[in-house]
Amino acid sequence: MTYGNALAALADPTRRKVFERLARGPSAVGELAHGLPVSRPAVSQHLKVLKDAGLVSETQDGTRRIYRIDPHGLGELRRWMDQFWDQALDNFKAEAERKDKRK
Amino acid sequence: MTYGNALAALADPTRRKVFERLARGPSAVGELAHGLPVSRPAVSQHLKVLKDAGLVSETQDGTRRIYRIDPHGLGELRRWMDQFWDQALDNFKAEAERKDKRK
DNA sequence: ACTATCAGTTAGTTATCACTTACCGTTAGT
DNA sequence: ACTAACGGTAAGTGATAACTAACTGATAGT
Repeated sequence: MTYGNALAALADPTRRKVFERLARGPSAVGELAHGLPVSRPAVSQHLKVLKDAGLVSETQDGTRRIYRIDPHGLGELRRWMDQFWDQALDNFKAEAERKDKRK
Repeated sequence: MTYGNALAALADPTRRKVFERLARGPSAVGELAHGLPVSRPAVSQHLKVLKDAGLVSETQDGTRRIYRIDPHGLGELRRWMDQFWDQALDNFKAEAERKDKRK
């Protein structure tokens, strides 16, 4: 049920901005906070949520913490979505065929 | 920014259950409520959110409303995710090469 | 050792959201 | 027309979540 956490994490607009920013390359917390309309602690809290969801990872560099995208969470989300994508398409096809038979 | 609505819609566990149930085939509101630990009005409200996010569509059949998955919302989500998937992989590759050069 | 920088944590506040109960509208059958 | 079935809407409530301000911890430089 990790994809649930990933979805919840990416549901928040501010958190999504952090994530999209990290998709363009690793960054430190202060850098992320700069350019966002929220305080640095808020960014820290968002990063914790993203990290717990397996969407980002963290490395230390002196006093700075560098965050980067972690493919794990994104991959699980993708797999979950693909499964439903296929299922939905199958149902659409099946329904269309049923409609054909009725006429 | 419709993928934002789709993410927010799928972030809720109950709403996700409704969606996953519909992925297995169309269903009426009462049927959906039956089998879920929430009231029928709650399901109605969830369906409204899913519909506004472009994730489900609705057709009328007598007094019943049949809900089914709408590929639009899911497709947009998929495109958004694929974009970040590619971007994240590119960054990982670029970073790995940078690491190689350093040694 | 002292100071500055960077960032995670805590406590408290506000707004949002999921839920229920009660109500209203619409369609179909008798 | 009356009634039953189905479902959307409104109002109210409790819980959760995002945010800020204040504090604490750790690392690096002088």
